[in-house]
Amino acid sequence: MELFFVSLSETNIFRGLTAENIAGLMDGRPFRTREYVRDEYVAYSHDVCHDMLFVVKGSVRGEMTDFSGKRLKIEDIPAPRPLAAAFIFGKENRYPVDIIANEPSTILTIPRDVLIYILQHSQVVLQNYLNAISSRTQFLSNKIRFLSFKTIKEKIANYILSQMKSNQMTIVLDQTQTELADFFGVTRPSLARALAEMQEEGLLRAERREITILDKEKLNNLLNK
Amino acid sequence: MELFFVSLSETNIFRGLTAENIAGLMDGRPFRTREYVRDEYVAYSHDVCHDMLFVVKGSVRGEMTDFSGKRLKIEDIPAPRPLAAAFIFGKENRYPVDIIANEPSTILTIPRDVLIYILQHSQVVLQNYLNAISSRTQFLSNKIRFLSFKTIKEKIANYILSQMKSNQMTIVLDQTQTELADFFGVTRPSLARALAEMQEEGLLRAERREITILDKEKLNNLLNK
DNA sequence: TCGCATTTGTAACATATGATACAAAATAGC
DNA sequence: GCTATTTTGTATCATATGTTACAAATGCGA
Repeated sequence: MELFFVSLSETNIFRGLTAENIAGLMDGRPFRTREYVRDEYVAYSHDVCHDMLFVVKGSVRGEMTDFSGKRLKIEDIPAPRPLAAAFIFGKENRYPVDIIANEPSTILTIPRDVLIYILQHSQVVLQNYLNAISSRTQFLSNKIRFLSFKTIKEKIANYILSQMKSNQMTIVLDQTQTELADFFGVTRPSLARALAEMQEEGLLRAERREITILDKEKLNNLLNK
Repeated sequence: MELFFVSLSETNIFRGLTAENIAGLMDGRPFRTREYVRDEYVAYSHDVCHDMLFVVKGSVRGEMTDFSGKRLKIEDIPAPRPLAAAFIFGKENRYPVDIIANEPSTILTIPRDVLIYILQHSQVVLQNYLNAISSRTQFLSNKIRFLSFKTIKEKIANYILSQMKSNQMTIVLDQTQTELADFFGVTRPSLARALAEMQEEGLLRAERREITILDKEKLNNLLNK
């Protein structure tokens, strides 16, 4: 059995299939593997994305050129992982970044037609694929919802109200204030100050990791502008 | 031909198929339609989403209950449109909002299994479906990228650098400062002040709708922290 | 062309947050 | 139980942005 089928079977897209299953599915369909040397370009930003790519050996990175020509690394992608799940369909099916090999690496390329064939002939792969992009959508939606709270007090109100279990008025943080501040994307003293002010205003009582909700109504009003 | 197949053929998911095609695809598969009266609940927030829903007649709204019990309308969804494309797969396959009929409406419900069957037997629907969720992912990614610029100057730098056509150093805004400020989510005087300061710093020249880039390098540095 | 409405520039002040610093309190390791 | 480290509370100052107000510049319709 080719080693890259084993590698594929370890990706989230082909999970649940054996290397033999995958070989059977792809049998007679066009796909190719290619070795890249260190720093070789696998794909170029803005190119139309016709194929699904898998890193089956080595690792690659996403890199972009900013407006002034400077290079910025975006992400490292080690084998075994799919590369273009989100770019191959949709209105703007172009690579958003350059893809460059970090080390000698093997990329397996599956044309879009073949991917569609596979999705139509393996329920497991279809479900995996749909789950992968749907999870990503849900992740991004949550992130945007979270980013929509502008002030630290709004973030705090949203956080403690969503942590609250069944009208239990006291919650205990499972992370330090430093970690929470980091999660909120604010500085630690600013978080502590916001908590102190909210206590001053009678919304809650905060002592170290224990927060008691005193005025749920007012807390909530912070969230609806 | 049932009217709801005609309605389905007008949705982005079934676009490209005729009502007859769709009827053929669904023939013998379980699905159901149901009428809802005004203000009747179609689905409840947090319920697990097992089915794909289509509004084939009337209109529904997404509504959520905030932490204090207040009701908030999120979105109106008129026929003909799919409802749950993004919630039916993925880790958290639950409705994020309540779905409530605005008026007497008809909802067509396709169980997930049947949806998968359809995706595997119609290449058109599969591609439509993948395009729909991929476009949404791309849209959300762009939105997050935009939100990641924190200061007004960063937003301005990003905006004018991306508007710049082929090293043309002058760009002319196609909207008023008020509209641009609104697009950035900031106030108009703050935008004007930021522009004035950037001019002071020698980055650009701004007079009314005409902006001339004077120091592309420094503008760009604003974007890479 | 005149007069009014819109757009733009700018100023003064208020607020939210970041940066930095330091001490008190809690915790962990020995 | 003692000490060193981490965590928390707080203060001061700087900066970015919002809020409000008003005047100058522009554009538009009669």
